[in-house]
Amino acid sequence: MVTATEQLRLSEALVRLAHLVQHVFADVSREYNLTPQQAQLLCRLVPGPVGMSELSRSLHLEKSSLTGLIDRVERRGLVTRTRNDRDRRACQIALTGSGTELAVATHQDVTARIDELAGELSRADQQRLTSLIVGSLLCTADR
Amino acid sequence: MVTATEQLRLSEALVRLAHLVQHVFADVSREYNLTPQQAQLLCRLVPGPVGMSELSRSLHLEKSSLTGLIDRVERRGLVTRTRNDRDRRACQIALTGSGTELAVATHQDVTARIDELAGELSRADQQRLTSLIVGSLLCTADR
DNA sequence: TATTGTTATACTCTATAACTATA
DNA sequence: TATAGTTATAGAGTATAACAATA
Repeated sequence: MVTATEQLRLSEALVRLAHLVQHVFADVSREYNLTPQQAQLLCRLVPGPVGMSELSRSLHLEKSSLTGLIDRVERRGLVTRTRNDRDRRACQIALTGSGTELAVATHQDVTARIDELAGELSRADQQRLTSLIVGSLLCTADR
Repeated sequence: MVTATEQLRLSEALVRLAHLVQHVFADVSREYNLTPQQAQLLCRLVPGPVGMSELSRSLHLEKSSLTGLIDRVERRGLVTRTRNDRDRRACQIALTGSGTELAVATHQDVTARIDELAGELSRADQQRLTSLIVGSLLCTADR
């Protein structure tokens, strides 16, 4: 039982999908005057403050690259650096009020647009798709 | 009938998936001493030569950004610029021999790693996943 | 000594605006 | 005038290597 769509390999489909999502993300970020990297950083901070080392790992960035990224969003008043009292080498990066607003708005817009793209699918298919992705993601995904 | 994985929204799953693919792409590019942008460009050229304007559209880049990108890979001998005889303003960007090698190798490695990630899924589920993605992609995706 | 984060440096990527050459 | 591409400029993103401060 071979369908017409089966001609495209899964990996190929995933790569194209990733590019699509990437562009959505870039477009939305731009509307909020953020670079995609800044938007990604802000979104990562929504659950709560995070240290530089962990941020570096979860964003796949060298510490030195991260320093600059944080500098720029801090300069715009979107995050704060707070020195840790227990370990005075470390610091926590936290969203400010306006940083949180931007992060949430960006996230919602991205989500809305992607949902729109997936709108062609029935509710049942959307659930199936989610399950399949999670099934092949959660085994490896760090975050 | 609600499954455990259903708690994660589809859009959320897609965003995470995109980041995952993005990192695979970045890692592989790096092994070949390419930036992700350069690798993406080379892969786009595999089917055949393309003009600047079309490249600009399909990579979502301003023409001026593309000029620099092409400059750098041309300097490395991976692509050539050929002036078009019919319209002497335009030019075609084509892969050289070594450019083709790199493009194909990168593409294969990326594909292999992603297939590996999806290896948890049964063959049938992989087909289902592919169909679902294509179903929600092809309606909008330009390329 | 090891870890946390920053600084210095050198490229790459990107957009905007102004430009050249051709159509 | 409109289109194809480049140049000039400025800022952002990134990695490597060397460093400072703390553990």
